Amino acid sequence: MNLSLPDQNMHSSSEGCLEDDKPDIMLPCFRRNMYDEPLASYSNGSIISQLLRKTIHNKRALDESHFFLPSSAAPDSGQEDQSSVSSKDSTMEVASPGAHVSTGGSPEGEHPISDHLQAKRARVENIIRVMAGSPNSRQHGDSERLDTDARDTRETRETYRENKRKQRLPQHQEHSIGGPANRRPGSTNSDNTKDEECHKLKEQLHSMQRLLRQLQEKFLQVYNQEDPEHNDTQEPELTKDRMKVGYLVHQRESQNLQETLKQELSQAVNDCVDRVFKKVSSSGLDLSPQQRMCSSPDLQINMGADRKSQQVGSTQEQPLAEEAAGKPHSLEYYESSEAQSPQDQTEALSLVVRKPAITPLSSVNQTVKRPYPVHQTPFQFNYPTPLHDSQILEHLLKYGPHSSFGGLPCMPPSMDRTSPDSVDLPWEAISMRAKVTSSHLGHHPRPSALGAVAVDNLCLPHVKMECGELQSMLFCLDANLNIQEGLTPSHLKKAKLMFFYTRYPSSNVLKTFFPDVKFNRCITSQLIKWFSNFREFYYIQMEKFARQAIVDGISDVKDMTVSRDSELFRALNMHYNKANDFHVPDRFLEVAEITLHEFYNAISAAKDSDPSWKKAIYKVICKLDSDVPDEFKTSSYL
DNA sequence: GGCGGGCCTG
DNA sequence: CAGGCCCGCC
Repeated sequence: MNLSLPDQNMHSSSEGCLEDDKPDIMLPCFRRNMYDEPLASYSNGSIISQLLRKTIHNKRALDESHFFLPSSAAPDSGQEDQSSVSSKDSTMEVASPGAHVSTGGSPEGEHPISDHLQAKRARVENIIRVMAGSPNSRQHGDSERLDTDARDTRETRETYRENKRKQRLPQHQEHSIGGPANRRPGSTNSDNTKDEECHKLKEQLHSMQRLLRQLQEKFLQVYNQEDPEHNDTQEPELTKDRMKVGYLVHQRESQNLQETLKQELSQAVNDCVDRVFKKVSSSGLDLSPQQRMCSSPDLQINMGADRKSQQVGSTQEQPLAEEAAGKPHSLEYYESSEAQSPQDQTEALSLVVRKPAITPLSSVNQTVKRPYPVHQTPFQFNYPTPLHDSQILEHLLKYGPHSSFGGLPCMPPSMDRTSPDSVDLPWEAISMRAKVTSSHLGHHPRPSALGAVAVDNLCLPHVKMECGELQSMLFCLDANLNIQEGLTPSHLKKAKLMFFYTRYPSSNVLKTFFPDVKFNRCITSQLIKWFSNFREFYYIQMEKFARQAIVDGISDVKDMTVSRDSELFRALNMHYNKANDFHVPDRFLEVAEITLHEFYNAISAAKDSDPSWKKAIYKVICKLDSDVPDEFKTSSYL
């Protein structure tokens, strides 16, 4: 099965060679201007809600640009600020600093700020941003291009994703609910009463609630541990940034922040669960036959599942599962409300997974994307009866949200993705193992399904949506908790796949697309070295095949093409995509062909007598880099 | 001098 | 793929 990323009709972004043309591509957590909010704004506000609001309703940043610190007008941030004005699409990260509605805090920019707290906040920002999967968090900051080119590719991409989604569906269903047989109407749930359903739901939601609390504690624990790192000098990039702003540690404010965060998180979770209960109660679990069909007595919290036939191209009109969910207004409320008031913040969690339907692109991407690809389905609660809290908690805290529940006895053996090596490992150690395991299982990137919540094929969409929110929170916590110290085989695989898009990634691109990597000089060098090696192999192949073509008497470059059947492509694919589980973008074939032609022409012209004859070719090829799909930004793509 | 890229080698 | 080396650039 060839699951594929969208064949972007890439722009010639010329990364690497023309890095100077691009603004800094920093994750929000590295962005200075993301920190430029005084803690005061949190003191009596809803932090998470504000963060979410910032992310989701960034558009409104226009009205609150005064929140930016004047001193934060670094070249890049300045540009972004402007882009937030000029491009309604490119505001996801741009507008964050000022997009929240202060709930009584004084205007920003006037007070000294505790930078370490800002950094913390920035991490949260980052989480939110990753979750939001901003389609416009492009590295280029070229609002014009974002408004034109990117938009031009939207339809293609969306259509593509839709197509791919359809292709994947059967397989997905297999994964998520154990095969088509289980979805026969009435095959499993015909005997269940509403009460039972409701009871199970409640049990599981309570489990989720408890789980969230645990994660929250975990999160805050890690959060607290971050402080010492602020003086860490082994992270040049970060340290430099931190030093730039100066680290004035205000313990008291830190405590306040933590408490507020904690409170906020609890409240958000509670609200979320409450809403679910409310909906469950109000709906009476009156399932339609169709719903029953896809329903099993268990609560399928298949959070990473594909969204089935959600009008991908028009999600702004039909935000996510709203219809199916029978949600009166909440989604729409968050997605379209331009005049949302601060009081709405208790519902902020919803915003994480459903972003505003400002434009078709943002709408689509925002609603579809999640930090983790579906094939990871960190939560595959697919069990005949509700798991006990202890089971859920144990599993999640043990293996992390990346793992499925395949290791549980109630899961079919075929679903078991984590065993047999799912031995006792600390939380922090799990994600890496899980990722490695995942990557070795031949799972594919599924960009269009990035953590998207299954809708149509789920019996209780509204419930699932809520669970999706919870899962999103877990993802986001997980992303924060699983910063890698080093690079893993999974990262290598991801890098290779990225090579299909970019041959010359800048260090900023690398940082952007390896958000779970704790970057330092060594890591950066290693990543760069990887791509250097990739290029080396790539060019060697090109030269080899070009020379072979000449030997074979090919007289016209036009006679040399690179298709998926080409021997050259197979060689490359074998190298970068050994498992062949990634659909190589067409653009890569084009670039390969161009490269081959370049070599052919150069050799034909006897330019290879010049020791540096390849440099001219490199110069051409480096301009053919594409944007790496945002899906690669997830911390655990593979 | 630091850094990134390329080349060569194992 | 990593390490060592060289080179050019800032």
